[in-house]
Amino acid sequence: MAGYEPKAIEAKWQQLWAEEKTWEVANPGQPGHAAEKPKAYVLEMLPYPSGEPHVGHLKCYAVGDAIAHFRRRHGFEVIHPMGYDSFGLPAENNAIKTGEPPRAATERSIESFRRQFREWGISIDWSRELATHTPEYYRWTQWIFLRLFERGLAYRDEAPVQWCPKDATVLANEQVVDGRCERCGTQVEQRRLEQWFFKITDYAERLLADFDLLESWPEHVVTMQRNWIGRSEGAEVTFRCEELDLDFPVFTTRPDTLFGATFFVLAPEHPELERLIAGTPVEEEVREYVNRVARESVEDRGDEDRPKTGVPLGRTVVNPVNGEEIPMFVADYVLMEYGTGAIMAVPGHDTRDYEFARAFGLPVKRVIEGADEEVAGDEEGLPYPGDGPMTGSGRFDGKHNREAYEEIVAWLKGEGRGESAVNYRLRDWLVSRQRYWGAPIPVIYCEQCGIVPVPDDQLPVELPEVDDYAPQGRSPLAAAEEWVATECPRCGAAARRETDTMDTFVDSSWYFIRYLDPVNQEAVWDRAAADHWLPVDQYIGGVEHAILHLMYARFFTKALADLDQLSVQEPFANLFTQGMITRDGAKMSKSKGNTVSPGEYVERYGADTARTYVCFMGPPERGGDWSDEGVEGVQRFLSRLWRLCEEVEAKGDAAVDAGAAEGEARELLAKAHWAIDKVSRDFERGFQFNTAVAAVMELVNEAYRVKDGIYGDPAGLGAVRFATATAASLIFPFAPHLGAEVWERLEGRRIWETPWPVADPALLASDTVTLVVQVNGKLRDRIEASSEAPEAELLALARESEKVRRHLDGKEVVKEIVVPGKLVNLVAR
RNA sequence: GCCGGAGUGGCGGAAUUGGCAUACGCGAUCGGCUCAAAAUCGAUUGCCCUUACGGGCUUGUGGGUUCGAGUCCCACCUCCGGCACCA
Repeated sequence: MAGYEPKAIEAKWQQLWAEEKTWEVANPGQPGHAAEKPKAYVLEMLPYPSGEPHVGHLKCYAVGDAIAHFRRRHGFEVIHPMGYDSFGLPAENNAIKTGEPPRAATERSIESFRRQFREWGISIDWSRELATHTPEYYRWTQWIFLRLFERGLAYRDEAPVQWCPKDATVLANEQVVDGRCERCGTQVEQRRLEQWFFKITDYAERLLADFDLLESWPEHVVTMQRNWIGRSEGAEVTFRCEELDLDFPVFTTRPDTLFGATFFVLAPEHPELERLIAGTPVEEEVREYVNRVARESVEDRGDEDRPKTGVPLGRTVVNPVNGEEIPMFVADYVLMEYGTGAIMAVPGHDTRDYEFARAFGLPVKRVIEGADEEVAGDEEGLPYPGDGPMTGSGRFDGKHNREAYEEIVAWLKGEGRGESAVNYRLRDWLVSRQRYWGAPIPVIYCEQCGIVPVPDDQLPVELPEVDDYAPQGRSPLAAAEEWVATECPRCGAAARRETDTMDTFVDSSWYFIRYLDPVNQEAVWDRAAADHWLPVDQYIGGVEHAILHLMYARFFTKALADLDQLSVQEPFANLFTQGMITRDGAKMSKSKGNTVSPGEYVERYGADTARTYVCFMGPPERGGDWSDEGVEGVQRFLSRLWRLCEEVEAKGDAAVDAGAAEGEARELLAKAHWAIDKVSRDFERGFQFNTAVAAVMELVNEAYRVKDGIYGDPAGLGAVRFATATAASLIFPFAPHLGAEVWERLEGRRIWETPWPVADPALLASDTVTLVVQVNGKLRDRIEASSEAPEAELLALARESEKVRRHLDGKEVVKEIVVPGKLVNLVAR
């Protein structure tokens, strides 16, 4: 008998699936569309094609493919597409280092991914394949940009960016390591430059509210997004600088502490700062301070443990609740990006304001009674961030601060000095990159007309070829002079193209919709196709995308729905995040040399083994440690199933006859039905694939245990045959080639066209149960009992047990607990 | 600091509603087959005491609820992830 040869089996089925285009599905209205079936959109995050696939990819697509197969066999028309997130920095950095154009390296990598996906046997609808770096795709990325621009959701504004003075270039955040340029090690500066933004902050409220529309997302992902959006309720209160006739609004979550404000602080970037200091004695000192802050790295400035610094401005503002004049300061602990860039400082009830007050010898005033042991900085128990009755707050004294809160806001509103307000931590999405390998931003700058969008019929704005990819303080595209020079679409005058490209997160914010109509030349997608397939029923990917990618895609979906291009508000109804695979407990990285190449393992053990192993090594949502011995264990299991199939096949045909099966034959049938039930429930209960695979292993083990004793009996052979075919059917989502092969040999049919099995309740139930007998909660005996036995009979059985008697000797049973079908507990004294 | 998640054999991990702790796999030990090895088949394998029969202990730590706790409650410790001067 030939042994298990995965290579031959896998090649056979991969060829058949490719030739028959088995996994392709048609849109409504197209030939071959299965209108009678419910749809299921199963999607894994598209890979970024850089080099070869790694084990993280293998795990993601193995998990997603298992789900796709499971749904297909439950009668769903499953759309399961694949593509490549093929713009991005690594390809460009590689180009700078080696001179190889990004396109060449990217396309070579795509070829490698495509080949390996086929070798892994992933059930992909290849007719829908796309890559975001192709003009056919980014034409529509640009089209969406223009629609957002028309709506005011894409805008240009000045923003601080990371600037390397030596390389004279803007750096992406991830290129700044410990405040220094990744390439030359120079200290990075902040500069203000004109940048493109998407107005995601307009959607902050909906991005929060619509978590309710999701079916099933991991709780921690929702929490992470909630924190990222960072909604705070409070009030905007206006403080007035009488000398200069200037109003300074501040945002505060604690209007109840207004009476405790003893000073006032502006961010160093505050636009009114210049007016406040012009011609005053502190002018020089403040400028120096502001410049010093501007040179600081973001990390340093964000460090909470650093001593507070700042400069007094020699000006005052009036506290609207009590008319007190309080001094103004500039300090870097106040951020321009949040709220209004100015704060009222309440050192008695805020730790940061307290630290500043101590450093500058400013008064600390208590306005709420109470003490916080944890943070108390002085003998009076201040600063105190908690709640309590108010004091030193005029007519609000004695009132609980939470009650006074609304009253104070209402009073301010009446005075025209404030109102309730909501603030978000979320900032607008900065999408422009001074980089080559991305989708060009489709706008033109005209002296006369200003910013002019490229007309739709001139899309795509194709990426020009350049020789030098290294940024020189501007986008590498700026060097393509012939490309940059164009004419204004509005007035025809000479004009220049935008040379920035888009963040690659823009490309990946809508790819899942383009899959639904990937070759459409006339429109971004056919509305009927999008309406049919969306939302994605099951999205699978790494938890590292919990915030950015998933939130950007949610934002795009909402914006596109507002543009009347979509009918859904949320793109991904169910989300599954897989955990990271480690090696020897450490994150895999090329520099550590501990990477696992899936290609090697597929070559050595076969795709079925590699796929089943990543599903078996632990709960898929958690991480797991790769072990070569573990891979071999799975290989052994699949070989055992294979040899069982060959043995059974050689013994000839025999029908399953549950009625005729007795003894071990019946037990084996029961085990098979138990496995069907177990695997089905593991799928439904959140993809617990490790225990699902374990259940199939148990079934195969049981078949090995009993087979030689029951082959002689036709019903026995039938039972072994059924167990083997069932094991193949259940392992198919994880090991599709072996599953298909064994099923074909035993059943003569295609497993993926065979409905998922259903466990027979009659075989799940057993006539007898093992009764656990405890004395005082401790296990003393196990007794076989009829599963229908009444409580009294179970009790009698328990008391008869010799082992139980020994422990009851000389004691009185004061309580008897019976859980029918499970256990008896005798409480003795 | 804030918000999540997790602590179970030598290792990865299992335990559905509060009811047999350690399924399944790895590793290890022993045995069958073999001249031998590999492959394979089978047995044993939480810890401690005991020749044995048997007994005791055990799910990060300490307490609690309960006939009964890995599971529920309280306090604490450790590790991992996210956010972090966000007013």
